[in-house]
Amino acid sequence: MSVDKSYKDKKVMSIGIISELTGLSERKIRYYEERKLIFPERTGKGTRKYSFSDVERLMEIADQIEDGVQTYEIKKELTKKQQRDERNKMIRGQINAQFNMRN
Amino acid sequence: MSVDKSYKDKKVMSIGIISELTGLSERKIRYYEERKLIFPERTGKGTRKYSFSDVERLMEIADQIEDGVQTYEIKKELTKKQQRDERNKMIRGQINAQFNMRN
DNA sequence: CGTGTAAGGAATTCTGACACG
DNA sequence: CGTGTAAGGAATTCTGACACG
Repeated sequence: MSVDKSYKDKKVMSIGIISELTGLSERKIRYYEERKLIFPERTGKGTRKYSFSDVERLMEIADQIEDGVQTYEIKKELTKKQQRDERNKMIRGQINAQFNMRN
Repeated sequence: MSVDKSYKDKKVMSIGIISELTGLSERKIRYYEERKLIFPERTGKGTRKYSFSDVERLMEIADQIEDGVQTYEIKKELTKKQQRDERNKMIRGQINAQFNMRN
């Protein structure tokens, strides 16, 4: 049931390419992670790995920063979004439970 | 008219992740390039960049090698395929030319 | 032929810190 | 607060070569 992740979400790029792809400095990229706006994975020895989704996410963040939005605000929005997703996930779980009981 | 390239064909991964993703040693990956079976791009200072398509291509190559096919044979097949593609491209070009003349 | 490995150098990435406004 | 930069170390990648079967 939806497992793939496919290419878009695979964390495979190092910070250098991400910097190139987004036009953001590595400093900025690392800082947005520090502020919990983005979540790269790490290789065994600690180098960051990003996905194409992360690239898109970074562009959004950059746009907001440019509009004067503070990282704190961006983070708040993100948290809200995650809570919505969390609720939806629970509801879906319950619907599935109902459905399975019928069989 | 078909420009995107999207994620699958973007050359963004370094050889380390490619090795991880394919299970092939870096030595093998570089060797297959030497034999002209795969074509990574290069960054300004020379490090190789691969796409997800390259990952798939490498898996195919690995399968053939495992079946005892020599790189020379694999290369021959690739060349044939490229010539077919080339012919098709030309034919399509001529059809378009015809079409445009009518307007 | 296909692949491993040691070698030396160059480029990359990481963290913590100081700086500025 | 958001970002630049110099600092030192660790990990990555590159090439050309020798080795083996």
